[in-house]
Amino acid sequence: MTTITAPAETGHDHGRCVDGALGRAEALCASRGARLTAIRRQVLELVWSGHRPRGAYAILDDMAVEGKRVAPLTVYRALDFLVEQGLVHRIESLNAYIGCPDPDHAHPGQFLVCRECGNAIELNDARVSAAIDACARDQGFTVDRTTVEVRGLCTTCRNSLA
Amino acid sequence: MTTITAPAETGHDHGRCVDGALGRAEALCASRGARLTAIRRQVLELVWSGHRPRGAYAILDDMAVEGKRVAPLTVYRALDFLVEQGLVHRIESLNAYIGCPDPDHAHPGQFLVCRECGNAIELNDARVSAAIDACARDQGFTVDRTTVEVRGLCTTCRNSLA
DNA sequence: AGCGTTATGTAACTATATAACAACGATGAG
DNA sequence: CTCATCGTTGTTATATAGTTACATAACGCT
Repeated sequence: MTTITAPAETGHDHGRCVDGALGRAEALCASRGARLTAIRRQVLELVWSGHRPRGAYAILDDMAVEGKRVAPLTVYRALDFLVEQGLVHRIESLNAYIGCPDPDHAHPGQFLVCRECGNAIELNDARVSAAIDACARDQGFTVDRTTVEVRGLCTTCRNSLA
Repeated sequence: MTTITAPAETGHDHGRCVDGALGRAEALCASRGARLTAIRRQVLELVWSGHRPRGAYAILDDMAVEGKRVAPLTVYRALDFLVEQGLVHRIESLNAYIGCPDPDHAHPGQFLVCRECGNAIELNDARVSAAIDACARDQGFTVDRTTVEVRGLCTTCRNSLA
């Protein structure tokens, strides 16, 4: 079974989308006793500024624009926290971060990243996970963390290029 | 079906292992009319110095030690060539490169990377590929390239830690 | 208030990767 | 053989990504 969470192509109210993510983050952190401080919240919001992975230094610049000039380390610390809490995923092949639409359930990230528009669709396919786990088991390998990233062309971009 | 290529834990004659890789590279490049120049050959050899992913700058240092001092760009260019020819894979989660034991057949890399010893085992599991392809198809996503990297603990290290 | 823990600030630094342009060198056409 | 061409390498500078070490501040508990 595949669970997909992607930006609806049309009629996507991103303001609502971001608000939802921030709300979920608040609730989650509260329930865990984790502190979603002002900086962490702002970084999370900036990560969610779109559905495309955003680099640490891009976020740094965003913050400067918003009048909050901080050091790289500050952003990295906030990102580390957010990743730890499962609120954002890191896209290894882009050195960038993206908001997780479903932070309540721990899961490995699986992403389709479009080379044209840059949007990343998060998948969560049990077959993929199962196949990877089976391979690891065959090798006697204990899994900490898996990275699945697919680079290519999304439907929208393929159509608009045609 | 899973095809595995890993360093034999015991009795692994690495000299032979590297020679084999270089031989295959020569043959492959010759058959394609691609030029395996001295630099490219040396970089390939250095990538193959072990079965763990090696960073571009580590290779740069290796070359300096061997008396061939070059600029980063030179190494990156050689690596780009080698990746293009399928002779080495890039491990995104480590910003590092590893030799491919089976360059003759195009394939996405799938890796188990041990957090202790750093060794990377290349898998090539059809179920994993199939599951990913199916997901992409479901989304109308055209695949260019897939990255599958599993971080964890290999059998040997788990046993020796026990 | 006092104390330990967690979060943030500051600065310098290391690591990874690319840009722009010049020069070299193998190969093939004339 | 010579020249033109194209791919490869050299050189320098720069962009991007991430970390180390240490100081300070805020919170949360007793």
